[in-house]
Amino acid sequence: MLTTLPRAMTMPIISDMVNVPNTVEPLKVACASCNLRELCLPVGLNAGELDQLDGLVSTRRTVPRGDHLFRNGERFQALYAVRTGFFKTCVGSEDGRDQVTGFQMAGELLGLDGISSDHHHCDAVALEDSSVCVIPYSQLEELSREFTSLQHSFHKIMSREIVRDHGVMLLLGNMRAEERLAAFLLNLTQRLQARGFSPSSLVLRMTREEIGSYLGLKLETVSRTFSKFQDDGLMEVKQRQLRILDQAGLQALVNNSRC
Amino acid sequence: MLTTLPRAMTMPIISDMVNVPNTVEPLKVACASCNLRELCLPVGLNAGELDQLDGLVSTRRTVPRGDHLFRNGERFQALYAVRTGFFKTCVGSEDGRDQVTGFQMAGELLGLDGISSDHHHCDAVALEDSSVCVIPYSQLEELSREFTSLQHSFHKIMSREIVRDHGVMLLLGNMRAEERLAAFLLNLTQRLQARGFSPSSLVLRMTREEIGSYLGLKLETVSRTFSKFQDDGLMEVKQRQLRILDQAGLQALVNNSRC
DNA sequence: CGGTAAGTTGAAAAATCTCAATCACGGTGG
DNA sequence: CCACCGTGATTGAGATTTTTCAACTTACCG
Repeated sequence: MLTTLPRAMTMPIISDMVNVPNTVEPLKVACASCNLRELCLPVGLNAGELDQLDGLVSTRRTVPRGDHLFRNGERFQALYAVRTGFFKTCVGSEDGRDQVTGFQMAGELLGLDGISSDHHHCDAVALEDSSVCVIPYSQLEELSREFTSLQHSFHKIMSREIVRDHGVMLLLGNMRAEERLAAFLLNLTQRLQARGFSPSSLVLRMTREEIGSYLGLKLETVSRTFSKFQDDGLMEVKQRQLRILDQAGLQALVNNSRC
Repeated sequence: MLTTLPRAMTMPIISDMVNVPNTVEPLKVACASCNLRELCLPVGLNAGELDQLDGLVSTRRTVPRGDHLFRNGERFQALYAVRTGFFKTCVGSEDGRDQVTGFQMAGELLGLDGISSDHHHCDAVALEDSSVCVIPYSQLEELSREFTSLQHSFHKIMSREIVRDHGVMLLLGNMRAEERLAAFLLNLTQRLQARGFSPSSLVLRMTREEIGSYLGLKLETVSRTFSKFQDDGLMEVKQRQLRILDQAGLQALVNNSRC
């Protein structure tokens, strides 16, 4: 599995490091030496198995900002592991409704919905210039019949997506605007932190409208809630630049149902 | 895979047949002759493979109404295929929020969320006296390494759950109360119809509160919306007994975003 | 029967959306 | 190099939807 190393991931974690666009030269590496390997598919594989997986994942693809990685209705042939960059996935209904179902960053898998019917059920759009590892699905199935650990980690990844989706349902079904946004921000910073970025300072890759679509809110509500969080001293927002000032305060918002 | 044949499923489809509780004697049959086999795990398996699967799924379990099939936090060891009856699954957050994430009927699989961490991430509760086939997960993994078709149909089922969840997100994020309830009813009747029940007449197995939890609405809103649908001539409701009078009208509600 | 859980309905409150005006910023072309 | 343009973001005010609280009815179960 080829990948680049975002500069930040080769550096020690420093407190105010920000997820600025990656400017280093892309550097090809195999799954075995990929810095994302603890986040991506090959969790728990031994050296020999990793080698085999490398053979499988031999192509990569770059996706410029704004381009589709795949579209709803297209034939499903491969999964994609994000190497660098940032994606959104969204489903639409016949009548033009549109719902962002997730945001994916380095090490996360795209395309699992396509397995169900050999066709993709959502659009995947790059929110910044991105690159992905292409994982041909039929070969992945084949290989996962040989290696128990690969089979197991693939199943876990699918199951984890289901668990994640249930969490989003809880958010959409039970939480009010402030709680949704707080939960969203905490989730985002946690995932960035797991990738070596600052837990407090980040650049949003998506618009207010996309955040709103994900959270079931209108963009104005998202904007207003950001402003309120700022007034309350929970964070600083300036356009897409964001700094968390009181993580515990956000967490408290999420936890306290309605008291 | 042992199963019973609900009386309704052995009868021709008649227009006003209702999903009344099953009162026939349970009758043990194997996956190979299970009436649910087109809905359940063994889709696309040949005779020999079905025999093997039968060996794997040798135990069943009955779950009285109100009892848990499994609980959030319990160790995950098996998947469950609903043979007869009706379940809900729900996730809860630390602070006592509760969200129904799905309703499962005959032929549908429960427990996929448990694979991610070897522990269940939701509660599964029987909404009527039910019975399930127990599918030990480790044995399923083993067998699906041997049979491509089993592996494939298992992956499809997981993927289908992801697609379903994304549909619920669309519903929760984009639709208003009437649209949500209409979409819910159409989904329910469609699934019942696929099982040989009437598409127009049904008995709700869940309370207004459970419907509301699933749809992100309060029980009063569900009740009011039912009443409105009745006033509009779309359906007749009397407690849990429900008759669809204008399926196209419900469909139109779902389709017309906001015009 | 009687008690309890579930369901219905009304009226007021709250949250969110809609519409509209304005502001900020990045990129482009004169 | 700077003015201009367009997209995205902010903010306000009023409209709408949904929730909340409360009273009351109905059905079910022992």
